[in-house]
Amino acid sequence: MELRHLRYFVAVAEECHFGRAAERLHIAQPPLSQQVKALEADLGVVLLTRSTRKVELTAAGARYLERARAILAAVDEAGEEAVRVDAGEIGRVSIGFTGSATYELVPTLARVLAADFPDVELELRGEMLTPDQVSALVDGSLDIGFLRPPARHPDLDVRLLRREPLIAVLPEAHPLAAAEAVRLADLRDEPFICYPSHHRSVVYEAVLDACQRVGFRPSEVVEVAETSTLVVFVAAGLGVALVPASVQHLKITGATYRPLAGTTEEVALAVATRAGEQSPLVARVLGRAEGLLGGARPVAGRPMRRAPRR
Amino acid sequence: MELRHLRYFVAVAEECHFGRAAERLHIAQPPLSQQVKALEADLGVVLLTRSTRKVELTAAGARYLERARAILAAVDEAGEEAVRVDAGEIGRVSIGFTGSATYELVPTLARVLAADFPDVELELRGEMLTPDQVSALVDGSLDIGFLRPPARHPDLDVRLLRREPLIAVLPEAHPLAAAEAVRLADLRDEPFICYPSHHRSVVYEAVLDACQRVGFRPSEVVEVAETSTLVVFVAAGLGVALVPASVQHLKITGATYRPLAGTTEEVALAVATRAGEQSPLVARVLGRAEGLLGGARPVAGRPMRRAPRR
DNA sequence: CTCGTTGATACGCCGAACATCTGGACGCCC
DNA sequence: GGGCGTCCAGATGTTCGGCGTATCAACGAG
Repeated sequence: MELRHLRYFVAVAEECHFGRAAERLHIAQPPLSQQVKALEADLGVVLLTRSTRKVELTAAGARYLERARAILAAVDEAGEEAVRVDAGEIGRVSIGFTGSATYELVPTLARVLAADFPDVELELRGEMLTPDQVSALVDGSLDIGFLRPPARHPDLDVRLLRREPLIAVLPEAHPLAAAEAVRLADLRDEPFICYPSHHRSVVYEAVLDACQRVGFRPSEVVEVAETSTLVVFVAAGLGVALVPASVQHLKITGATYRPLAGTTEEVALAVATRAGEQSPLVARVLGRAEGLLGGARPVAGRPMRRAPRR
Repeated sequence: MELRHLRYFVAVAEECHFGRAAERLHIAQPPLSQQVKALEADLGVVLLTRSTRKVELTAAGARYLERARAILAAVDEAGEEAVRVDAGEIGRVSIGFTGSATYELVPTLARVLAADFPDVELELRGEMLTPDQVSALVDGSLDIGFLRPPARHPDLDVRLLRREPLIAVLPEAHPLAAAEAVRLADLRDEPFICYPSHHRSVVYEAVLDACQRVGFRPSEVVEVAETSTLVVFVAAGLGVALVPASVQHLKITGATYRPLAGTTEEVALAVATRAGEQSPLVARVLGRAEGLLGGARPVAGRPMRRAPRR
């Protein structure tokens, strides 16, 4: 059974005439008769009643005609679809976001990408820590990851997007919230809300480094998994926190953001893809995303921060 | 593009290995490589990334794989379906009923056929006069017709199912309804409810014949198109009527049925199909229907009743 | 560095699909 | 009613392409 049999049968069924059908197919009439007969023999069903004067479909032939048409159309469609997938016009892209960038990037990217690539299915996964994104990228469940470097893995390409300073999140009622900026050392005795330490959060490490640099280590520490939860905890007066500056796009009543005076601690935001990623769809989405955030540049051989401890 | 290409591609995609796929397809490896390559060339899309160590699908290939699987499954299904249609297991049968048999036959047949042929779609059309059924049978919009003979047409097979006497329909309050049976002559001066004369109703002709045989012609005649309307009109006291005996299965409050004393006027019920009907589905449905109604016998060359007058 | 594995290429062969020719059946027209 | 045209099916020769065998090139493993 080959598509040729279906094409020939459809032509005969539509013309109800072997001669005209053969002409339409640009073949002679005898082979057409042969192939249709072969099709019937293969199916074990008579599809056409032939007489020298007229050709007409049997009930089974009529049903088979509809199916055959659908199959031939499906073959064409499948080919065209493959071309479109290859051109990056349709498909599916899975994008992960680090927690502290979730609330700034996701809404913006979702809106822009949905507008630019209406036939591309987007899977946006927020609140993913760097190690989770790395393994998801490697195993293919993620195509693009916006993460906090370092993320050095032989199978990944990582490109730096920007650096941003750490800022303080304070309850609005907190005395230090009255000032324009706060000095980190003044937070020495405050309880801290942090990202979970055991998941290798890069921001968690950066916060500890910053504190250590001004000579203290946060005493009471509450760990929360999500950025929104962290800010809500601060708003509830449970403590203070240090977060990347872009988190201030997340406005929660009762919490306020203040720059850190005299502290230069920064965290980076990078975008990672599989090395040798050839998908034109990923390339297009990536190009659009980087356009939004300012040009990205490849991460140099030297890591920007030392690898996480533990 | 042939199904072979799809089959080969699916095998390679599932095995991710040209050698094993070739083995599964019972061909050698080189032609498999050739055909897959030809498929890609035809589509203009690379479906597989090959290296000497591993074969994997591109994004376009993954999508095409799904489509190809669906197409191959559809080809098989279409073949199986054609066999089932040919065997009469699935399909569609259109059955017409003469008005006076509608209310007895339709419920019974619908129940029995639906139970015996669950995958056969039934179109049951009641209240069809003989000429309508004949033309519908000839033009193919009807497959089986339960009609009142005569229905002589070169393209039709007509088989007699049974004969039934005419009986009277009277308003319950009518004086003659008190008797066990009525004499037709006693209805001489009653208004008659009849089937429409201008549509060549066989029952209409039989009623007029019966009246004429006892020496009168109904004076006031109301014509109605449907049997149920006819009985309702009688129940409403608008007149009396003669109908085939099987109509008494239609019970309407206010109307009562009485046999005709001393009158032997009968009408026949026959089943008609296209001559040379080869559909096994029609044959099966017909066999089941005739089994219900007692064996049918072919109508003899001589018509059972003379052709209807104009 | 060598060997084994794997996909791609080269080439000859056989089969299948196709074209030409022919036959037989059915309508149509004169 | 007989001749003629139309149309599908069968027979035969030819050509094209898919397949198998042999071989090569690339990459990994030991």
